[in-house]
Amino acid sequence: MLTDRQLLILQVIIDDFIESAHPVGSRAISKKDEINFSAATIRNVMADLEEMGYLVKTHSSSGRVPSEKGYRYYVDHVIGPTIDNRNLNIMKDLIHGEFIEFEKLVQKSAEVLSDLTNYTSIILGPEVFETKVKQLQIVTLTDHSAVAILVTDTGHVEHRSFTIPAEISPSDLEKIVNILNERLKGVSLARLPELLTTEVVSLMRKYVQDFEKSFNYLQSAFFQEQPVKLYFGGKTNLLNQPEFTDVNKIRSFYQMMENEDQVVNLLKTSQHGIKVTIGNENKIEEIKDFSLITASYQFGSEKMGTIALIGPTRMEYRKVITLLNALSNEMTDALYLWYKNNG
Amino acid sequence: MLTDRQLLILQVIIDDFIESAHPVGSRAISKKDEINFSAATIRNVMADLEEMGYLVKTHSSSGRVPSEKGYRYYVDHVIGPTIDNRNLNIMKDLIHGEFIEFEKLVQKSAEVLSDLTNYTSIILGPEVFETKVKQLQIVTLTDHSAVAILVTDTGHVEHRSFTIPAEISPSDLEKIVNILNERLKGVSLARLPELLTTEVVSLMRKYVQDFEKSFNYLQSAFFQEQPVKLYFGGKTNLLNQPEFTDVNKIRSFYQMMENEDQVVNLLKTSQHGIKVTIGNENKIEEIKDFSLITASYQFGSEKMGTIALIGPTRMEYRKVITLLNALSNEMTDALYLWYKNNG
DNA sequence: TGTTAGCACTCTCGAATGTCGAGTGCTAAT
DNA sequence: ATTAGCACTCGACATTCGAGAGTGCTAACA
Repeated sequence: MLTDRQLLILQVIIDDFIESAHPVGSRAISKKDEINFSAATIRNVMADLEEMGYLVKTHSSSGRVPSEKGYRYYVDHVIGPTIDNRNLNIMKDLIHGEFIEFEKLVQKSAEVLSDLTNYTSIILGPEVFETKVKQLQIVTLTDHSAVAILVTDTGHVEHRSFTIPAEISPSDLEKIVNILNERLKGVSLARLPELLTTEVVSLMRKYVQDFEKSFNYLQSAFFQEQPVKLYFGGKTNLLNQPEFTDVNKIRSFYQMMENEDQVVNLLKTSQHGIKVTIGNENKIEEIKDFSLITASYQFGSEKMGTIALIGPTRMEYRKVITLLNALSNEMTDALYLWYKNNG
Repeated sequence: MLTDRQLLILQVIIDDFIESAHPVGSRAISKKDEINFSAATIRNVMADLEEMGYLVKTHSSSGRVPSEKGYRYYVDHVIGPTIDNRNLNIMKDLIHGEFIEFEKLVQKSAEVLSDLTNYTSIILGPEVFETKVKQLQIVTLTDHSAVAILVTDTGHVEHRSFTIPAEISPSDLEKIVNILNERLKGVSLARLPELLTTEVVSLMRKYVQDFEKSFNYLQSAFFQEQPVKLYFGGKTNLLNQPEFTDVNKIRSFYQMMENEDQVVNLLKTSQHGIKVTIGNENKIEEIKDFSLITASYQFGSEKMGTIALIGPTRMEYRKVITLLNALSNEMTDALYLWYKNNG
């Protein structure tokens, strides 16, 4: 456990380093308003903090830099709720603006978030488990090709084109669509695969010739797992950070970000609430120098998606956490309102 | 005009520099198989070429590097059609594979192109002037919101959601859609706006109450100009190029690339056939160190879109031009076949 | 006993200097 | 016209050096 003084000095050092990105020396600390000890005293404390692992030196006679353990302690124990009204208002205005498609809102949120922080924002989702099928349709393009369109009650449109196997006749296809529409309208997407294999199958068996093939085909063409959508903001922001000088580091980072599956995985594991992952706490090699802050937004108790910010370990945790917290609440609210008005 | 020998040496220097990225010295040149002069002779020729502006020195006693004028001469006069069968076959296989949506093919092409070249590929379009309306539909979500869906005969699906103004009743909306569907089915997208304002307007005036508002609204919501789509491949490839070391340069380049409008403009101006833009010939400040090669693909005589590669001025022009030429032909062919089979 | 001033020491950073090698231009010989 | 030879130039790289920032330790102090 840290003494009050140790805590104070740790905090001041981290705050200073977050702002300046330069190692912090005892003299600079002693000059701060909130500090009333001499540089020598501070040196003693710093030596203690270093021994405990909260600070490190870049070389034997340099100032101190926070270690990952230091950041962790800072995030867990030092940060109180800080409210930055100006930024929060920007976000509220954004969310309460007119929107019909949730996706537009999400994209905009990602941009605002990255603009406000100068880091890179990633938003995952919303996952559409709770959204319901509004309409299902198959438009035939030619004798052997067609496009299936699924509209949800959130205004989301999924489409997939496929070739029609020779075994399926146009009239069969029409029947299939009719059946699907009748039985699936209003069903939540989460229950789709289940319903498809139970109720619908039996119905189709009754009316559609050669049904097995049709069914298998349709299922694979249209109801295979939907890719979750990713929205980015400020992809180039990190290039402004002073720690981002090595081209190899830049390359490995951006190559990682290009791999959407990997990014989705990174965000998907996040639990409810805010989660801070600092440096080596990240499992992915390429971002072991970065910190990742994630927050989820929900509908009811159902997790809908994840908002995340990625930046250097020297991150403005206080600001970022406040902002992410607020945005996740706003999005949760917006989602609730949306359903209330439209559902 | 250059003598044969000058031409030969210019070519060898450029080829060497393209491969090595290092200034080329007279000694190195003299050792090449195709060169039978001594280093001293070559030095004289190099001095001539420099005087004429085709080569520059990086400092007073360095080897020579091609100038932009040098590259220009190389591209205009030196490059003959070179055929790299292996790469061309990869592309043919790609194009002749099964595809229904043209967009999937385009995305895949972009990826293959960047993989084969190690530069960044950008594909614009296809612009959908010639594609025809297959079906038009409006799905109402709630009393005051709906989503309009347009399916083209190419399997492309456009959708846009909008709020329904209070003045328009659900039955009116339905009538509108019926009319639109009846009159617009099979119409090419290029003629859409025109038809909308002539034929359809009069029909709608007849059947739909309060039609003016409906019409204006619908037009603005759905038929406003569609953004042209961009496909990228190998966005991080350029980070592997040795000239890409300065973080500022990297940043300004990627920021430029994030601005889709700008990129679209860059590619849109391109005429038919292959066009090479070297360094300062580019109008956009951020890519004055790069070369851009564009090629268009067509349907009939109608230009459909643009394929482009962007890389350092030290680019493998020969390979790139061959590849781009081939891909644009393949895409043009594919497009033709597509319409023949489906149209 | 906790705090502080003082001081010797350490290490980085940038400027200055020296050396090496690649490459050139010029001249004279072929 | 071509080439060998040679003096010269310049960048790349290593080395040295001093300044400055910062530390740890010790002894004096409240």
